[in-house]
Amino acid sequence: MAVTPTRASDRDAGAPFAERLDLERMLACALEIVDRDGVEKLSMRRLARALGHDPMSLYRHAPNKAALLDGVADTLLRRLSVDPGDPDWAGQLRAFARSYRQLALDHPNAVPLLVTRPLATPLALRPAGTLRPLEDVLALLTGAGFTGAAALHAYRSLTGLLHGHVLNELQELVDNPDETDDLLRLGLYRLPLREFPLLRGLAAELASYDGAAELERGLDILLSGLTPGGP
Amino acid sequence: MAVTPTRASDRDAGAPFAERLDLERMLACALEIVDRDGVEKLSMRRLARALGHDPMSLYRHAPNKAALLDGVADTLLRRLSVDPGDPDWAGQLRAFARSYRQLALDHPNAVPLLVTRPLATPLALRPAGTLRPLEDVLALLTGAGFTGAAALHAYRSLTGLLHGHVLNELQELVDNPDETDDLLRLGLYRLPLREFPLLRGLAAELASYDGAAELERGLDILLSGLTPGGP
DNA sequence: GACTGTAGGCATACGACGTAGACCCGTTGG
DNA sequence: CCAACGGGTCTACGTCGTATGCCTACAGTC
Repeated sequence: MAVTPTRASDRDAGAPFAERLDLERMLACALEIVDRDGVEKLSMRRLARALGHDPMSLYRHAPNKAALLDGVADTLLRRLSVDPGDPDWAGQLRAFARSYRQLALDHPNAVPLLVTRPLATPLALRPAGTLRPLEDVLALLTGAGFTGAAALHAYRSLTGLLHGHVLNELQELVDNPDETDDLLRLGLYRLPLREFPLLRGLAAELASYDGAAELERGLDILLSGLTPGGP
Repeated sequence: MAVTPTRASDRDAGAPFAERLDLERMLACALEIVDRDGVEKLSMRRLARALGHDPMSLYRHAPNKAALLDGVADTLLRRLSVDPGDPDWAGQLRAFARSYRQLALDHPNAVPLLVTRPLATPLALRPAGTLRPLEDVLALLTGAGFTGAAALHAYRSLTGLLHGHVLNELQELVDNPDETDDLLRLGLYRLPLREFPLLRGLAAELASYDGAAELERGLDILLSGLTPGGP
């Protein structure tokens, strides 16, 4: 009886076994790494190790690391959905916004990708999932009587609000949640009292930030200001 | 006659001569690199080379690369000024916002630092220049009768608006400004027409984005909604 | 069956990276 | 004169992204 190696059984017993590789599994695993350790800890080599493969294998499925980062952002954004047929366009936008916020809270380490990848990748080269919400919102709003320009303006206003809000809210996430005293928990005692008297006095307000309510207020203002006619 | 090397004359003639090193010069040079080649091209080694020094010299003035990145963001933000004594608080905030936008336009490659470093560095550990505008805005608004909480809320709303706006506007910066046809210039022809019909049809609107006007509109809405009493 | 193309995986290698540790020198204060 | 010290440098380690090239297993054709 000869050897006839049964694929992926004897090879590399140490690694968490290496099934067939595909982009989807790569991105899912990459997202796990980002969630656990942050974007800067995601490397091609670590990802390959986590998948039980050789680093170079990854390049059969993604052209380079930048594409991988775009892909991770894409896997998150494609989870957002908009129903372009709903006549309650404001309700759809509101639901979209809430989902986006929740996504950011569930994957705070991935937020830098969500907000900065678009700066690195021109619109037309972004992965399809990233563009889907845009197209769907355009369909939703033009269907509700918005002109194209007004719909685009509304989308931009919405993403602006969302990016701004999420960046705000994630800064409030506290380094040391065990500490009960706000001043200590935020490390504010390090600030020179002479230079930052007001800031130090606002420890309580800094600590009690209601992100959900804040977003709703922003949405109230934004949505009431949007009209089918345009800006 | 012996050697008695005159410091920084014979050493390493290739490098652009190495004066005494200090944090300020380091940060200025780092910002140049970022402006020219982008954040990801800024490395300790390149920075040292540009300054005509050994890479390890940098560590005498900054504890690590993260601090350097914070420092670069800091050199930008400390250029913003707010006059806490001005009774026209809305005017001050408006001017602050315009300066921030201009800063972003002048240093687009540094914008990822401006928006994401705060996520990596807890508030109290940020460089002093970064906190200065916050303290000054608090002074401005409490001086105008705002409660502390209302002033903080206003500041957060403002930075949210600014971050969101700047991220929006910088995405519009076009890859190939030579191309006259909007569809070509934005690369939109790559998009599958079947999946993104609306998006492709909005090339003209995508290309003609007036960032300054957009920001002013946002400010009009925000500032008219702010009241000394709070949210 | 044999032949050929191709897709996916792996080994090796190169140059760049961040930074720890040790050494070295010039200045300063006792 | 000596000790301490601030600042510059050298060497070295482990990690990174990825170019190149080979090897194997399967798909399709005859």
